[in-house]
Amino acid sequence: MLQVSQRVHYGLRAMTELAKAYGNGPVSLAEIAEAERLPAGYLEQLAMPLRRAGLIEGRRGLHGGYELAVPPADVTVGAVVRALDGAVAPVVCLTVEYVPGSCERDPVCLSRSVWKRVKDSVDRVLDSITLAELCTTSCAEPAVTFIPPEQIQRLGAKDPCSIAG
Amino acid sequence: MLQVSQRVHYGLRAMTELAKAYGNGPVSLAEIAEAERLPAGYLEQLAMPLRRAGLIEGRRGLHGGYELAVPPADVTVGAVVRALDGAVAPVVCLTVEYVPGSCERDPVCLSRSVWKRVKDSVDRVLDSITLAELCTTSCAEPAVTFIPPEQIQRLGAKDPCSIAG
DNA sequence: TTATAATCCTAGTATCCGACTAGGGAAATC
DNA sequence: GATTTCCCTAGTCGGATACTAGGATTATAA
Repeated sequence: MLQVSQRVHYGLRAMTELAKAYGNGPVSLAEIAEAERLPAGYLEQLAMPLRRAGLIEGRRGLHGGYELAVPPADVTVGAVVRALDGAVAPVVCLTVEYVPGSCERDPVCLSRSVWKRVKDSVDRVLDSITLAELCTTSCAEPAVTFIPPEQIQRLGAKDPCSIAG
Repeated sequence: MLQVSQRVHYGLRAMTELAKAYGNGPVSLAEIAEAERLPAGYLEQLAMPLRRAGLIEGRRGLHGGYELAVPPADVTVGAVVRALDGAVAPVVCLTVEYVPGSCERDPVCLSRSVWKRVKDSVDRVLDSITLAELCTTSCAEPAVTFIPPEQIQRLGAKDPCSIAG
């Protein structure tokens, strides 16, 4: 449960690439797509909201591309995911659009506080991590020691880097 | 982002009804559906996994229904949502099925630690809340002071108690 | 000035999944 | 034995997600 969208997953990966390249001039979407094995066309759609949120800047023409609009240390993961998928909101009564009281169950709702606490908890985590931090602490907890090749082969079809099933 | 499924949302609401009625004999799905305004047929599907997880017990026949298998204080929200939608896993490489290293990006993945921290954070919250606690602290933070009727009317079509848009 | 490489923007599509509905047993009560 | 409930399987339908396609715009470079 609580799967993250490909949109956010891809978008964050793309942003880490830009963070790694920060200061070395723009990186093209094609390069990012190649490095992170992302569909280039789809990636293009993710660039737009990120740009409009002021997180990245685009340079057109040859040797153009994207670069972070601010240093990696000033970009939180929370800002990235909010730009792509909006604010964390497990239920609609925790969105900004929600007009308080419009849900008839509001006065007797026992579950709302649960999702509020979940939201606050997630927000705290996401807003406490910057792209700079991600790039330095990179492989603090690698998930693997040794992988039998046949085991890898067996997984074949399904991309293990996609969202959770 | 990070919306909760109707399945979990409905299921938790149903469980709070059972928690409230704990000790007073079984409650029928029809009663729960009525109280929480849930589709009865769908609710039936949620009862199965909850029963198989050992959280509720069913009594057939007239005056039958469901009741909690254990006291509300012993049922965490985490157990409820896991029974319905599985463990919290923002990305597949954080599921139990994932065989470590099967993702080629594993050794260089910068984003994995983010979702790991999110998962841990959410788990901690969900496992720290019991149904008993929900029933007592119920309306600690009501979302409403006064609602103009016309404002309620205007929302009409869309159920504000559903998952986030 | 022409070609090329890149961002920028809109629209369409298609597959999958979530949220149901339908229908029919099996058991318990009255 | 009639009713009420749980129990279980299967099917359906709409909408969203994850793309693809196609083009316009801008900058570089030969």
